[in-house]
Order: sequence, then structure tokens, then C-alpha cells
Amino acid sequence: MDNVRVRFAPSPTGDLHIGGVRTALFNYLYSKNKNGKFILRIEDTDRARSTKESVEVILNAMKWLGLTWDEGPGNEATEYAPYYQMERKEKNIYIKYVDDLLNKGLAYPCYCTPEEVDAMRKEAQKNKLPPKYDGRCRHLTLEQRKQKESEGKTAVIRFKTPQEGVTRLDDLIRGIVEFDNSLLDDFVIMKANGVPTYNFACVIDDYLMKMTHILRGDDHISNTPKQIQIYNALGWEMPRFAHLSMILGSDGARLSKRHGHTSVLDYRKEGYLQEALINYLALLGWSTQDSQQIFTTEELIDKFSLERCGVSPSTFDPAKLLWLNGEKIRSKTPEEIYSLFVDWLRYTNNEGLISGWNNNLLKQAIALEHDKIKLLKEIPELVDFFFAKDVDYKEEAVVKTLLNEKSKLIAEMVLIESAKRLLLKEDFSADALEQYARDLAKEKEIKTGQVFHPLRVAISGRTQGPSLFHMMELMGKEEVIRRINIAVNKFFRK
RNA sequence: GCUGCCAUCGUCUAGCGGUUUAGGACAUCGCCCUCUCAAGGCGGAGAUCACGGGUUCAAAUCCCGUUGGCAGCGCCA
Repeated sequence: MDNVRVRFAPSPTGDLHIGGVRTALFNYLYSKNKNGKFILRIEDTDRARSTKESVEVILNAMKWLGLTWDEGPGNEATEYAPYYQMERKEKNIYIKYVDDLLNKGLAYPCYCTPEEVDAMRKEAQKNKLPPKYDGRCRHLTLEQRKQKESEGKTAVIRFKTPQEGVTRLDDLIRGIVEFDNSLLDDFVIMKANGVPTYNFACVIDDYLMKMTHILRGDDHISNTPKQIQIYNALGWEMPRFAHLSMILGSDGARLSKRHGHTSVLDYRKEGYLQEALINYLALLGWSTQDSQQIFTTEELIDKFSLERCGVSPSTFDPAKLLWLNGEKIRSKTPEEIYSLFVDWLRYTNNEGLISGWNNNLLKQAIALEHDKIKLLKEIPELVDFFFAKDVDYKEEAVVKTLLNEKSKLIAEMVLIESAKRLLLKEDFSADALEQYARDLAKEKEIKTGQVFHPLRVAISGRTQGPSLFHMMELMGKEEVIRRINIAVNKFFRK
């Protein structure tokens, strides 16, 4: 099939979910792999729940993730606006086909109230039958319709669903699935307010937009027979369908707020890289034969295929995402991480966190902590001591290392000696400093650790941190000695 | 309730009838490296392939059933 055209069609009624992003991603990957087009269509026909904010969230998330779409209603040169169904409704795109079906006798107005329909369904369910609208308005005469309308009743338009035979779906992922037509009811295609319903607008747009493949969540599979019926009624050729497996939360239920972050943008706020999220999501429901885990987005595009999409649902695992994020960060240069970090500060309005920090020092500090960063948001806490005027001595570190009963005297000696001797040191490189520390240990007949640890705590205030001597080198002689003296004054001067 | 989908280590998965003592990854545990924390390296534990029947010389792989999970059943999308 040439000229593959696929779409992501979210409804703007809330945040963009992980599950939605996965669907968008697979559509995107498929289109790019086939050298086709990826389209974004906002399904905003639910006037009560669609919000502008939600549209913004979707658009921002898509852009952040790099899931750019290739087309829109306008002819903008660089960035397309997506399609909006309500805009298309205003252009009378859908009504035309509603009329068409009405004229062909394949649809009819229904005057039943929602309450009446609801009662029918409940009744059916009570009798262990599939809940259906019973089709009572199907055979209303023109006379009766006029009567209803004169009573001021409003109508919805229902589609006349064939009640016999089966509707067969040849799904690209799941194979052949058959649905008994007797289970379908005459569903609404246009609401009383003149807005088309999802199952209708979706078909009209997919056809008009020349979609070749519909990749969507498994939860849509039972909508498919209805949509197939519309295609048939209109005499249209169908796209191929492919239903993706669901993503569940750790408790086996569909992913929701209870499982932590559900909006993609929350992950951005946490300091995840878009490529980590992309890579992780690609692994849910898709795999390569060799079970490769780490991919660049280009590789994903290159290797993606529907044939290798799985059928069973998967559980979202935050731990693996976190690992992947660390992997992605580690694969970057300190310079790149710095720039990602600055973007993150701007995005989260946290620029204040590094006010007064020397950029160059920050970059080098990032280089020293390179392997440890799992989330961008961790960077400040990892390196802030480099920029502190007063060393913030973490109590635990001090007690454990400096004031420990057994090594207190040694720690004091090491610091006092170091303050003196380092002052005279000309070569302040990491190598030279390490040599100095080892020599001191040897001379005083103590263990190297007994020199290293007090120095680390005195200088940084903590027991953990970057390589001690690189840290000292980066701080410079003056600052190191200043800090050692702070520690001496604070803990050893009576 | 009805209908549909699904079922391999805790999790993501490889596997499409014999090459499997079921492979990889995350998590977990241990060891090594080491100035701490990481990262990295090595290794361990972890799956009677949901269960029960078939088909076959041979089944995780094919068929049927059971059970369980999930989804859908709107003038929501």
C-alpha cells in the first residue's frame, strides 16, 4: 500500500494520557516508517467537556515529544494547525452525509428521550439481553413524525443497523474478529444539537482525509463494527484497522490517576527526556526479535512494524522508564545535559534555583555527576554544594565522619594539616591532590579512607558526591582551603 | 448481564511444532572495580509457559473447553 496516511484523534476532554501518547507514537512511527503522512485531528464534538486548555496540553505534549503532524486544514508553511471536528461541522461537512443516509432510508429521526432509551436498555439487561435501543422510531410514518415535531420534540438521527448476519473485521494485529449484527442497535449518528457523534464523524473524516490505516487502542474494537456499517452504507472503501493492546496500571486496571503521573507533561516536569518516554512507550506492545531495549527515535522509525505489535495488554512500569531516562542522560555530553537542564528550568519556572550560579562551573559539575543523573530535576541537589557560600553540613555526615568517637582526632589532624599543606601546593590537579592525600596517609600511618572521608565532608558537607579530587580541582585551591577552615572552625575549635 | 479481546519470570518481552536444561531487559540479590554515591563488569535467584482436554512421533507454540483479567455496551470519545 503506498501513500500511507494515519492519524491520531484525541478528544480534548482532559490531559493527554500515557495511553494516548502510545497510540499517537505508534501512528507516528508507522507513518514515518512507510514514508507516509501523520495527521492530528482533534475530536471536540463533545461540547460540554471539550476545553481549550486540554487542546493546548495535547498540542504542547505532541510538540515536546516530537510527534509532529504533517498536515492541517490551512496551508501554513511551517507549522500546521490540526484539524478540529467542530470547525468541520461548521462547514457542514457531516450534515451532508447524514442527509444522504436519510434520503437512502438508511437512517431515521428518533424522538425518544434519553430517559426512555435508558429505560429500554435497563429493561433489556434485566432480561439478560444485550442492552439496546429497540428501534421503535424506525418505522414512524411521515405523519407521526410531523405529529412529534408539532409537539415540539427534538430528534436525533439514528443509523439503521442491519440486524442479521455478522460484521467481519480483518484486523492487522488481531486477525479476523466477527461481531454478530443482532447485537448492534440503531446508534445515534447526529445528536439533537446537530453535532455528529463520534462513530459517525470519525468515519466521515477518516474517509475524507483518505486514511489508509486506523491504529487505535483496543478499547475501540467494539466500535469498529458500527463504523464498518457506516462505510458500507455510504459505499466507501474501508481503511485497514489495527487495534493496539492496552496499557494498564500496576493493579491491572486501566492506567489512571491512581497510578501516579498520568499526564505526559507531568513527566516533563519531573525531568524525563522526551526520547526516554518515546523509547519506553515503544517497548509496551511492540518488540524486536532480539528484544533490543534501547533505541533512538530514528531507529524506532526504521524498525517499527505492525507485524511485531503484540496482542496482550501490558503494565506500565515506572522503574523501567526511570532506568531508561538515566540511560538516555548518560548517553549525552555534559554540554547537552546542561542545555536540557536549562530548558527544564525554564519550563518549570525554576530558573531561580540556579540564580547566581556560574554556568561554567555548573557545566563542569554536571560532568562530574554525569553518571548519577536519572532525572533532570535531580541536578540541583546533586551539585548545589559547589555554589554554596556556607557549606551546609548534613548532620549525619558530620557525626559519622568528623565527630565519630574513634576517628575524631584523626579527622581533626587531617583537616588542620591539609589546610596548611594545600596552601603550599602548586599543582592542584586531581592527580596531584590524590597523590598528596595518599602521601599524608602514609606519613601519618593511617588508612587512605581516613584522609579522604574527612576531606570530602569538610568540603562538601556530605558523605556522597563526585570523585573527591576532581571535585577539589574544580573548586580550586582557595575555595577548598576556605571550606576546610570552615569545618575546622565549626567542629574543632573550642 | 451481554459481547469482544487477552493469558510465557514481580514487570516489559523473545519464542510463530523438534535447534529450549524456555533467551533478553527492568527490578531484586551477591561479587568485582573503587576515595563515597553512582556507572560499569560478572554471577545468582526468579516461569511446572493460567488450568484441563485433545491433534501430533513431537506443543509454550495448533484446536476445544474452563478459569481469570481487561475492554465495550451513551444524544462520551
